[in-house]
Amino acid sequence: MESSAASVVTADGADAESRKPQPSRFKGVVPQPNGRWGAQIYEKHRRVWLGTFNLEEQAALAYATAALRFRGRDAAANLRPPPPAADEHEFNFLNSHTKSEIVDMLRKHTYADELHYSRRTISTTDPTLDNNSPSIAATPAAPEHLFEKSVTPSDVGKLNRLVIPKQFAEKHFPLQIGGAGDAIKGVLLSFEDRSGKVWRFRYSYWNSSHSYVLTKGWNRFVKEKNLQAGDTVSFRRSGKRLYIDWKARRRSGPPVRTVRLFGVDILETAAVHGGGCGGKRVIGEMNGVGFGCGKKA
DNA sequence: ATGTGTGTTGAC
DNA sequence: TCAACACACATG
Repeated sequence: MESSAASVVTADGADAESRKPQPSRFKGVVPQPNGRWGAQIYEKHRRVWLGTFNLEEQAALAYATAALRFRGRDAAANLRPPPPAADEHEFNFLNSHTKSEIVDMLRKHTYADELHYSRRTISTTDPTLDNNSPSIAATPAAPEHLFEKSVTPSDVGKLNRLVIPKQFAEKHFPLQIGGAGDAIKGVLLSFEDRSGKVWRFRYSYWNSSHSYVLTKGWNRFVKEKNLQAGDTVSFRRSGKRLYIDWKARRRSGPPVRTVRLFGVDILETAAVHGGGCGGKRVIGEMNGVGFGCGKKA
């Protein structure tokens, strides 16, 4: 359907993959050659790259979040259109992390999840590391809950990995860091599921993305349980035994979460049913727990 | 092969 | 401080 003579007759830029990027109406948002959107913020004459995003609004939200952390509440509130109001907890969350960490989350699209988890973890005195419970060793009784995660599209997608939020990874699944800092050897973790089946996952740290991940073996779990985005996986421990469980998201009824970016509602999960796990493209994914621990200056 | 995000420049 | 533009370099 190309116009015969005139090249691109986009009166309003209706073509999605036009070679010619259109400037964004959002501050800090720059078009990418492939039709996606980048976000960037400046600090001390230096550009800080905030990542690339499918949707312009996502990039805008990333910038707004960064602005909140870098420049404070007022600066962020003065954006047009005004970004979704951040509550007290979010301010807390932002200020309890370094700029670098926030940028890491934004670039990896994990900010929303990290914030989400932090809400559930408010001053939760985790008993796992507390005291030396003498009875555990001899009492296989009830495994204690470690943490759970609502899996993201990426977690059940082709990447074949589950990102473990940093706070949980470091608290419950400590890894040995290579002496040089580069070589971090992964470990093999075994988990028992509801039916008694044992699953072995390779657990390691991805330096490139600053993420703790379950890799090898994870995709088999996803397939067997037919895990879909929005479903929940939970981890328990009893002594040295590890357990994994999962729970499907409610099929009917309200979605797990609707992320509203400015005027745009974005569903975090695609309603895929029928056993297919091949989601094509998930729009607006502000998910993907992960977390960066890249704390630099 | 594709896409990221850095280098760079010139406006505001 | 900011974004437009080009493309070196990651990434798969």
